[in-house]
Amino acid sequence: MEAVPRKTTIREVAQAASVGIGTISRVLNSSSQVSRETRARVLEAIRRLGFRPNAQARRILKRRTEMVCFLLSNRDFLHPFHARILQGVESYATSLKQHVLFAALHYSPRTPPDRIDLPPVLQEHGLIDGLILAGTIYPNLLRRIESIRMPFVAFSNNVVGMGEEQQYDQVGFDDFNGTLQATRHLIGKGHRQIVFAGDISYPWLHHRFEGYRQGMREHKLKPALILARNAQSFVDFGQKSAGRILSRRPRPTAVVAGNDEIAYGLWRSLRQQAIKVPDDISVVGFDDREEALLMDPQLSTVRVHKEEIGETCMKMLLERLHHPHMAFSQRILPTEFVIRGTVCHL
Amino acid sequence: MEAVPRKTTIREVAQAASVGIGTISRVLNSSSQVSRETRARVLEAIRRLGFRPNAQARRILKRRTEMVCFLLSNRDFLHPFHARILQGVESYATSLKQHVLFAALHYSPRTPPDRIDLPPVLQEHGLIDGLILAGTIYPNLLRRIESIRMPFVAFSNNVVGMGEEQQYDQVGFDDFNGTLQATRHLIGKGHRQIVFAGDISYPWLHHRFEGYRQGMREHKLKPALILARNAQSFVDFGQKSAGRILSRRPRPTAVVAGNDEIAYGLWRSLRQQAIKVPDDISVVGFDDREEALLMDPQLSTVRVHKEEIGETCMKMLLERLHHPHMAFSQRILPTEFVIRGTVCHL
DNA sequence: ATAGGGTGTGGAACCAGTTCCAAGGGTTAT
DNA sequence: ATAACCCTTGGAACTGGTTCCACACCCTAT
Repeated sequence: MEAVPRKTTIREVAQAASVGIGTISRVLNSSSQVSRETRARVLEAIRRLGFRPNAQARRILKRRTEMVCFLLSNRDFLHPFHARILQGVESYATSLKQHVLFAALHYSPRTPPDRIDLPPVLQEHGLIDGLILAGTIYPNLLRRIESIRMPFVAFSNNVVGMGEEQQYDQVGFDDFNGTLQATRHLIGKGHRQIVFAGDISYPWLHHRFEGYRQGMREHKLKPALILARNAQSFVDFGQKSAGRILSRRPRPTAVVAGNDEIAYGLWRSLRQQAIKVPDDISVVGFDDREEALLMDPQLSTVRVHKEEIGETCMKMLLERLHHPHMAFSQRILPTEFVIRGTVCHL
Repeated sequence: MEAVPRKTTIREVAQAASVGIGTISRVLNSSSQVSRETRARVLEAIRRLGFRPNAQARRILKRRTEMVCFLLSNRDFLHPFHARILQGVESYATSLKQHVLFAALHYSPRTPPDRIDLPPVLQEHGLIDGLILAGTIYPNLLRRIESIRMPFVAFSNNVVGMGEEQQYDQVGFDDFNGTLQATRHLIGKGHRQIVFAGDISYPWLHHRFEGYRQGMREHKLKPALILARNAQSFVDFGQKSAGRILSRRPRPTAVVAGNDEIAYGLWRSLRQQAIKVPDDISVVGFDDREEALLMDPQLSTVRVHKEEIGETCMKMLLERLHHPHMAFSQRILPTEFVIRGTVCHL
């Protein structure tokens, strides 16, 4: 590997501006103890020499890298949902001159914590200050991160199997109230036979199911859960659940889908059977993903503010870095029901 | 901000193992000049003290950060297409113990190069070794990056207005041959009245149009370009182009859409008018995005290997870093026509 | 005239690694 | 016995910033 040409250093700048190296440092860090004329002379020298300070050297002393890692776990690819969380992290981070490293990790929930093979960023120290965990998070990963004492914030909706003890910082959105609102909306439109379609072995779908149950209970309606066997994907789940929904008696007039992909699959399958949405049956989704707008009519669904989740994660991580001994906190961001075209008035 | 606890240093390890600091460094870098017993004693001390070397300190001397930046320009959000390129970059980078920083940038093509406000990563030096440019790339951005002498590789399909001089490294995929293959496929299935739908003011759509033209020319068929006015998005463009396609005489039997979103909009609009795809009219797309699989029947389209683009960008950037004076290179990755359900045999 | 205070500045020491040279010790060749 | 050589090893010097202490200088108060 060829040598990288040496760059200008503060010593050279100091010489060029006829000042000491300390003064250069003071100008760079805009600590005010520099006279106007000296500052001007230094800035001129910096400009003339094209000097850009070396970030590495500063960090040794500061013991801060101003860099955080966005770690995406167990996702085959960077779904739009997580991509937008990442963008939220990035834009907020950039506004505070923090940098965001992107890394992916694949691990099994059954691997013992100390045998999880972390990405290289987490193996050295002094590379990042903290971590934002996204993707599916199992307890063994949390244990592992704790063992290397890396401060972190978890996107909590995809945390699996952690019980109720919350010994870490987390940011999530409100699954429960999302479907609760959606269910209330359907009831308000006169629907009574409302079913929920989704695989509630996923904790987040379970929370959504609970919101739906609560909505039904409020009006003394009987909740019903529709499952599909051997679904290959959420879209497939939606398609496969169509038959089960249509064969129920009395026939449901509305479906609360566990997410937009299920709603999409359901919609497609209904359309093939010449059942009209919303005239014959109403459908609502959850997440407000791209699919919601691609449907025809567009899907009424629960909006999740993905960028805001990212921003909040970053904000909370920075607080943690500034106050390592602060109590752990948990933030649940509100969700919002978006009325589009897939719900009819009975 | 509270102080970060001091970590173990090589000097402490050296003391614990009763050797000199040089020896610790030699063990860490597995340069062979260390006797077996000494190495064992050092490794034992490292383990006992839980020593992890500080990445920052090493980098000052090595003048390499083993970090690259993926810079996404002028995108409102991280589309699945670019998200997958990023994943390709990340997975290849990780396998070589390189790190990937994610940053976004919004700029106008009319801003003078020296007034483009680069993200913080590019303002300091010693933070990253090189850059991968994705998103829409205008000449002023390229000039700006060149001016700070940061080695870079550009994802070339979205480069706008650069003429033919290629004074930088680039990786792209083959727009021209993609539609050429798609067009040949349609002709092979007996289609003769084939139109192209897309806004060719985008350079990449123009290249696709040229591929279509070439395919038509090979069989002495007359090409036709369908445009739509005031389209809000590609999907909208597809929807609006449906009317213009159907009103042509003789009526086209097949449409080459500039991308999958246009194909999706077109499909949706045709369906609303009870025109069947592919029975009444065949449609092919380009990109093989998620939408292609959400259509019914699934869209025949041109597949682009997005992860491979990312991997190739990373590979090329590393070559550039190892050989700064190497001639610039340009790689065009092949595309591949995927047969699904939207083309019928005439 | 002298003491006291604040401001501005220079530069040694420092951070946590790497590099390189000198030197110790053992082995083999003359 | 001496020279020549190789293998290990220690540690000073170095990288490029930040920090902090000492000190010069000016202004005001006694």
